[in-house]
Amino acid sequence: MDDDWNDSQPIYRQLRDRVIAMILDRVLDEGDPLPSVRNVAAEFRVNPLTVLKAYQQLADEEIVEKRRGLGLFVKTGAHKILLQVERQRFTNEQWPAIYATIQRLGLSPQDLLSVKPTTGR
Amino acid sequence: MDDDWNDSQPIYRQLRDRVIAMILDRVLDEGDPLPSVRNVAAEFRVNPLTVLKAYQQLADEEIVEKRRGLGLFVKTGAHKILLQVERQRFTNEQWPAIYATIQRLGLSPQDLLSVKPTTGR
DNA sequence: AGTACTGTTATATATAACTATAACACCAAT
DNA sequence: ATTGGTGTTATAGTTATATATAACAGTACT
Repeated sequence: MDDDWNDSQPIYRQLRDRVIAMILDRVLDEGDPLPSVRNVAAEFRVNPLTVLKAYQQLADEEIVEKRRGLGLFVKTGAHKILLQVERQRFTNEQWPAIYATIQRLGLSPQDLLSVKPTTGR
Repeated sequence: MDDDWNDSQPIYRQLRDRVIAMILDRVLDEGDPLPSVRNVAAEFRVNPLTVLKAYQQLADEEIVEKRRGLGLFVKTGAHKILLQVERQRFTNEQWPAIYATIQRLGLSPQDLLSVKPTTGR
C-alpha cells in the first residue's frame, strides 16, 4: 500500500528482497505464483522491466520457477534453502558492519532491543 | 590498506562514511585536516572527483570546514554533533529494518549483540 | 620567482539503473 | 478463433555514478 523505496538500494534489488521476505514469512508458500510482473509494476508505479529484472534474478538464484505463459512460482524447498543462505549471508556479511556501527555509536543492546520495528524490509 | 568497496553503496558515500567513522573513533580529532583529495584518490585507486564529491557532502553537512588553498578540517563540535545525529539516524531509520530481518531469519538478537565481530567495516 | 602543496573546474566517456512505449509468444478458458 | 492472462524482447531516452586527463586558483615555504 505504501510505495516506499529505499534510496540507498536499486529498486529491482528491493523488489527481490521483498519477495524473499514474503517467502520467509510464509506469505508466499511453496508452489504459489508470484504476483505478476504487470501487477507489481502497476501497484508500485514502477516500470515492468524493473520488476522483470528482480524476477529474473530470483529465477537465476533457483528460488523461483518459470512456467511458460503462466508465470513464476515459488520452488519447493525454497523456504528451507532461503533460511540457510540468508542466515549465513546476514551473520557473515552484514552483521559485522552493523555491530561495528553500534559499538562506534556507543549504543546499548538494551536500548536497541526495546525498539520496535516499523518496516518490513 | 585494504581497498574494499561495498557493492551496494556508491563509493563517494562510503568515503563519507569512512571519514565520519574516523571522527567518531577519534582517529581524526577536531581541527585536524582531512587526508587530501589527491592522497585519498591515490591510496584507494579512485578518481579525485569521487573523493571531492564525498568531501563536498561533508562540508554541506557542516561537519567539516574549508580553508582556501589549505584543505578541509574537522569542525569543532563535530564529534558531539555526529554522535547525536548518527545515533538517532541509526536507531530510527536503520535499526528497525535490521531488527525485522533478524526476526525473519529466526536469529537471536541477544546472541548477536553479545558476540564479537570479525570485520572492522 | 619558483616549488609544492591544497581544493576546484572543464571536457569527454563509460556503465548501471530506470523509464516510456510497443510488440511478441505462450497458455488457458470461453 | 478470440479474449485475457502470463513472461519477454526491442528501441530509445534520462539520470546517477565513476572514470581519465588537463588545467586553474589559493596558500605556504624557500
